[in-house]
Amino acid sequence: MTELLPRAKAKRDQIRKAAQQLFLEKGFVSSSMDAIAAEAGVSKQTLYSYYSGKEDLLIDVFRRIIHNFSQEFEVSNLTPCNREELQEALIYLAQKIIACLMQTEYLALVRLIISETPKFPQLGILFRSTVPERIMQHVSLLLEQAKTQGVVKIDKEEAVTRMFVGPLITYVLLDGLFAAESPPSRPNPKQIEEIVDLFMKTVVID
Amino acid sequence: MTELLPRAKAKRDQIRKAAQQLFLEKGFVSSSMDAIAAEAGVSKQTLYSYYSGKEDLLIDVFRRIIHNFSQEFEVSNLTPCNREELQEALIYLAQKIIACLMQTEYLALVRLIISETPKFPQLGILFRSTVPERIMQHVSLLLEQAKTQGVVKIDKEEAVTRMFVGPLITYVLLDGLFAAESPPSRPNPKQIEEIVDLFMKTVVID
DNA sequence: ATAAAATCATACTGTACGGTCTAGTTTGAT
DNA sequence: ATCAAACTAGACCGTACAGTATGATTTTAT
Repeated sequence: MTELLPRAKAKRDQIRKAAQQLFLEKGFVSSSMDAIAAEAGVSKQTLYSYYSGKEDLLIDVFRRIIHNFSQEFEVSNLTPCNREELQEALIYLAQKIIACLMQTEYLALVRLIISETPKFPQLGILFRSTVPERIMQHVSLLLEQAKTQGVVKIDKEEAVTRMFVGPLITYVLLDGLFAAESPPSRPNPKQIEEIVDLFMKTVVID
Repeated sequence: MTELLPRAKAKRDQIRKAAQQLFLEKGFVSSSMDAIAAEAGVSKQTLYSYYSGKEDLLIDVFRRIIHNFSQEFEVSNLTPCNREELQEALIYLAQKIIACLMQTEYLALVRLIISETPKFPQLGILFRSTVPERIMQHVSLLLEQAKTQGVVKIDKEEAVTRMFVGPLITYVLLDGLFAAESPPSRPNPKQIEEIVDLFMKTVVID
């Protein structure tokens, strides 16, 4: 039994991995338990010995993805001391956000959440409290640092954050979620820089 | 046969209406043709005499909704002559966008599109080319008018439009699509004004 | 009135799925 | 070697669904 847990965990991983692939590729409803078991190279019986049912599997797949994302998007703590440094940091951050959110896999995840949230509200809640929250924190932190350095002046913290993230999200929504191309067409660096340039005007002391 | 077409059209409407309600309420996959027929108060046979199948029905439902939206969101052609008038117009427009996009019915539609676009790309294409396009046009037009009046200065038309729409979209995404509450929590007027205030900075000649 | 078209109610077919069950096989600790 | 736990393959059950078929009933045009 000492060897049991690790092995069991490996099988569980194997199953979750297969489920994740199918869920993201074909959606929740259109992924059958048979297909998941086959993809995992595991019998259906085993599948059901690790998971009580399809929803259970969905939640677990989900938690893991979120968890991975959180690690991937770790907080970088830099303090811009002037206008140029802030702009540079913002461009970097904007590119990182786009690069992350415009991944095919990530878009599939968002599709899954949006379509299943009415049925499983916990999905949306869990997601919101991690990914967008984390991104917002990033932006807020950076701006906070700039503020204490006297680089910018900020009244309405929340609105300002939305002014930064929002325009970027338009790309995710229009080119990522409302289009079927895979990979999606991504904004080029110039477009991102334009957004940042405009954003700077909302925030910089003149 | 002179009477036939109108009556037929009425039945078709009746069916489409029922399908629309169910699709938006329960999603495409989870709405059965039996349920649609029942909801329409029509036999299944009749349903299939008007529509060749479920997908056909989806496309038609969809076209109609888009069409209605286009009419609902007709273009208003006003020309702001100074800063205050522009701000006022922008606030009005922002509120209109939020009020429209945050309708429960509209959110359900967007959910449907996002989840079915990988399977039916035409949905996303049709939607993109109407609703977001229309909204963008609205914004662009208003800014264009302000520009010719010398109220604002605009270099990067597209980016500026995204700066206006993007922040508003964050509410739609976070509170509308990632949450299950119905109706969704909507931004209050003050929040919208803050966005517009910030936006004005990106665009106004100082 | 009557015939043709439209509609209805309902049964049916074939398929797919979630989940359970059975029976045989492998694995690993002792 | 042995025994229990873990696993496999696949049959099986009940349900649900898209779509078809049938035969009776209503509507409409003439």
